[in-house]
Amino acid sequence: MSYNPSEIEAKWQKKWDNEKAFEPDEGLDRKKKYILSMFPFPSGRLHMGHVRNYAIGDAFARYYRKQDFNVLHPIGWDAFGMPAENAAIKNGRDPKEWTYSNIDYMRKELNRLGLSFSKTREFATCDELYTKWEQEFIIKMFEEGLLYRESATINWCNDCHTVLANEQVEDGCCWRCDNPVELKEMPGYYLDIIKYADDLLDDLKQLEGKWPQQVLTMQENWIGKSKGLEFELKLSDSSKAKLGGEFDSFTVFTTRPDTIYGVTYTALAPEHPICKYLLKNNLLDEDVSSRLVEISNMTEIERAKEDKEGYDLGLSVIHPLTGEEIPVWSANFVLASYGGGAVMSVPAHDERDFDFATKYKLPIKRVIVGKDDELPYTKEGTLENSDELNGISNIDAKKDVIALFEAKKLGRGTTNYKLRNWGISRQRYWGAPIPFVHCDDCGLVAEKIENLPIALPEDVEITGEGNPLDKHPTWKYCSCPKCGKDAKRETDTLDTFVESSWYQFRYATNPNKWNSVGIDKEEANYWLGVDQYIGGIEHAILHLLYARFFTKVLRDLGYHDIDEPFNNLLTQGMVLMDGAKMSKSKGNTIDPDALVDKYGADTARLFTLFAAPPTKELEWNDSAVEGAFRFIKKLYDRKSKVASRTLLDIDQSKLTKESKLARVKVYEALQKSTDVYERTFAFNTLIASCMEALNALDKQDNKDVWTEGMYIMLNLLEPIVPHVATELSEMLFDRENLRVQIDVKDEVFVQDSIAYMVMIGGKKRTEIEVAPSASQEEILTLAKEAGAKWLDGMSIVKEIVVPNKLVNLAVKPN
RNA sequence: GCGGAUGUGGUGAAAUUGGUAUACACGCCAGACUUAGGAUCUGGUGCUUUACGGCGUGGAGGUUCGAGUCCUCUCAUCCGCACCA
Repeated sequence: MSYNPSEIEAKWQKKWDNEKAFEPDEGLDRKKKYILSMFPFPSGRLHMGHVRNYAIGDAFARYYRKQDFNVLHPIGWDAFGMPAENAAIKNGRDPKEWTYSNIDYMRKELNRLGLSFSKTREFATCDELYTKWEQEFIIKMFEEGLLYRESATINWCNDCHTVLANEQVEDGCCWRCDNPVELKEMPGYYLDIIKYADDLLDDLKQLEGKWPQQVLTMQENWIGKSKGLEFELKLSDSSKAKLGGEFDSFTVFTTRPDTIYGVTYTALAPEHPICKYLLKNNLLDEDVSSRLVEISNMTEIERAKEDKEGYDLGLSVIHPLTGEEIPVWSANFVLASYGGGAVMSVPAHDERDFDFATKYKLPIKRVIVGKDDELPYTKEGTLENSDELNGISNIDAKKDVIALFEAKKLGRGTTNYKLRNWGISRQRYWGAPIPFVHCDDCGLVAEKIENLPIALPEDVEITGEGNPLDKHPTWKYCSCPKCGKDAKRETDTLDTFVESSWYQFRYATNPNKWNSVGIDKEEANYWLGVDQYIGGIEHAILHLLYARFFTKVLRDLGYHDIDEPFNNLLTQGMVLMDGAKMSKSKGNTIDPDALVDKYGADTARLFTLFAAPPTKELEWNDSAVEGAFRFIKKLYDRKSKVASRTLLDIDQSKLTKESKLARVKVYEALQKSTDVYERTFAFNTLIASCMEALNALDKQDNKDVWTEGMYIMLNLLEPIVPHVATELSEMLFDRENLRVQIDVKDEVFVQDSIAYMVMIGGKKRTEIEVAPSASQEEILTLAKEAGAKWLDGMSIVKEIVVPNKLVNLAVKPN
C-alpha cells in the first residue's frame, strides 16, 4: 500500500474532530502551556506565511500535549477592518457577510492542515459578544480617566478616509495602504498610554532573553524616555508688548541642563502658540509668514527631508541665570509634538544647533572643555564660561543645574517620552462602535453597561466617502444615558488594534462564560502569560506594544493579575519566492490549498519547518518540497520493517556495528527534541536528526532495532507531520508510542571503542581506536605510536587529552 | 548618523562549554532498473596538487596546544529608528 496523503489526512482530521482531541481541560490544576500563533485577518484565503505561523505553533502545542501539559492552543479571527469595506465598495458585498464567508472558507483551509486548535474557543472579533466586552473595557477606561476626547492634529489617510495612530504611520505613509499621510486637526478619542510608559519600559527587563532583542530595543526606542530640565523662558518687555500682552513666557525642555550657559538662541515650532499669534496678527514679513504656514502643513517626515531652515521672529527672552537677552527663532526642525514645541539652542555642544547657528551666523559659546577643540563638542568635559559651575564635570552639572533651577523655582527636573497617546478613533463603519453619546446638556456621556453591545446597523450604504455611520439616517439618534434627552451617538469606531490587544485573554475564558464575563479572572491568571507566542516581526511595535499596554490597564481595572501577556515570543521570518516577499501583485505566490492537494498537509508542514530555522526567511523551493515528500514516503514505506507491536528489550552486546549506530542516531534525535522545543526552536535540525536516524536504520536489518527506531521516531515526528505519524503509530503500535514519555537510554551511547583524533602541532594527523577504560597514559602512548611519523625530529612540548575526542601533542623541532 | 542582526560549498543550511568544519536536504555527476523517465534505487560531490600534502567559515590581526565559535580593527548586506531638544 503506497502513501496516500489525502486519504490519511481526511481520516485523521475527522477522527480528531470526533474525539474532540484538542480541547484543554476545564479544570485548572494541571501544569499548563498556552501556545498562541497570531490570529489571522480573514482576507479570503490563506497564504504561506499563515502555514508557517501555524505549523510552528502546532508543533509546540502537540509537543507539550505529549509532555502531559494541559495545552491551550486556540484560533480566532481578527475580523474588523478596512478590506471588508473595500469589498463593499468594489463588489457591493455586505462587510459582515463578506467577513463571515471568508472565515468559513479559511477555516476549511486551516482544517486541511490538521492543526490542533481548540474548536470551542474560536471567535471573530466582529462577533457582537466580543464587541460587548470591549465596549465595557473602553467605558471603564473612560471612568478611570485613561480615555479622553480632544481635538488635535492627527495623521489622516485620504485613501482609507480615516485617522491613523502614530504607530500606524510607516515612513510617512499609511501602514495598510501605503498612501502618504496628511495632517488634519480634528476631534478624536485617545488612550493615555504615556501614563504607562514607565511600566511598559521597565517590564521589558522581564522579557530579556525571552523576546528577540531586536523587538525589545525597538519598543524601548519607541517609548523614547529621556530625563532633563523643563523651565520657563521669560519674554523681554518689548517682546511682551509686541505680543499684545498675551504671553509672558514659554516652556522649553532640555536633556543638557549642563550647557545652560551656552544658550545663544531659542527656537519654536511653527505651530507654537506664539508663532500662531504672530501669524494671525500679521506681525511678520509676508514671505516669512507664508513660509511658516507652508512648513506647518508639512508632516514631520517631510520636514525631516528638508534642510534646516528658520526665521528670526524679532522677539527675545531673558536668560534665567545671566539675564542676557536671547533671540527667538522659529525653525522647521522643532517638533510641536515634543517637549512643548520649543528648544533652547546650544550650538557649541549640539550638532543640529551648530549647523543652524552656522547657517544663520548666530553666536556660538563654548561652555565645556574636553579632549579636543573641535566644535560642536558633544563629549564629556569640564564646565567653563559658566560662572558658579566652572570647573565641575558636565555629568555632575546636569544634576546641579536641575537642583539650582528647582531651588530658585525657575524650573524642574522632568521626563519626556517620544511615545504619543494612542488615537483610537476611526471614521469607518467596519469596527466596534465607540460607546459614547454626545448630549447638549451633559456633554460626553458613556453608554450604560446594560445597553452593551452598541451594535452596528446592518442597512448601511458604503461608498468610501465619509463615515457610513454618520451618514446613516437613524442610527446615531438616541437618548442621553444620563438625562434621557435627545442625544447623538458617537459615530467613530475603534481602531482594530484594540480588538487584538485583549484577544489572548478571551481565549483563556471558558466559552460557557462568554455571555456573562469578558475575562474570567481565575482562568486568565491560570493560562496567561502565553507560554509561546508566534508571529511576524512587523508587529514589533504596533500590536505587541498595544497588547502589553492593554494587559496592564486591564490588570489595574481588576480583570486579572497578569503583568505581561506574552512570556516568550518567536518572530518568524517571511516566506520568500526568488528573494522577494510573496505577494499577489507580484504574482509570486504559492497557494497552500494547491500545495495540500498535490502533496498533502504533512509535506507542506514538513517543508516549512525543515527548509530554514523559524526565525529566518524561508526561500521557496519546489524541489525541496519534493524532498520533504520523499522523506514521508520513505518513512511510510518502512512500516514493513517493524516486527512487533510493543518494544522488546534489546541486547546491545549482540548488535552489529550498524545496528548500534542506528540506535545512537535514534536516541540522539530523541535528545535533540527536548533541546529544540524548549531552547533552540531549530525544528530544521530535529528533522535532520530524524532523517539521519532513518538513514542509519536503513543500513541495518535488526527487526527490534527497527521497531524501536520507528516507535521513537513517530513520536518525535508527530508534532510536525501529525497525520502520517499518527496513522503509522496506530497501524504499528496502537498509538501507544504517542501516549508515553520516552526516556533516553544511556547504554545506547556506550561504545566498544572510542575514536580519538590525533593532532600534532595543531594539525589533524591520524586517528586511534581506544578502549573506553583506557587511562590517559595509555591513550597518549597509543597516540605517540600512531603519530611517530610526524614526531620524528620533534620534541613534545605539551600533551593534551580531551576525553572522548582527541589528543593534541604540541611540538617543536629538536 | 544611531541601534540591532547576518556573512560558512553551486543552493537552503548544520556544528554543547573553543575540540575531526560543511551534518541533513536540494542541485549536479556517474551507475542500476526501465520502451521511456522530470519515477525509483546505489555511489560520488569544498578548492588545489600526479602524489605526499597544502588551503579553506567576508577581510586583516590577536589570544590559545587548538578558533566558524573568544578579542581588536575592517568590509559587505539586511532590518529598525531617524532633526526627540
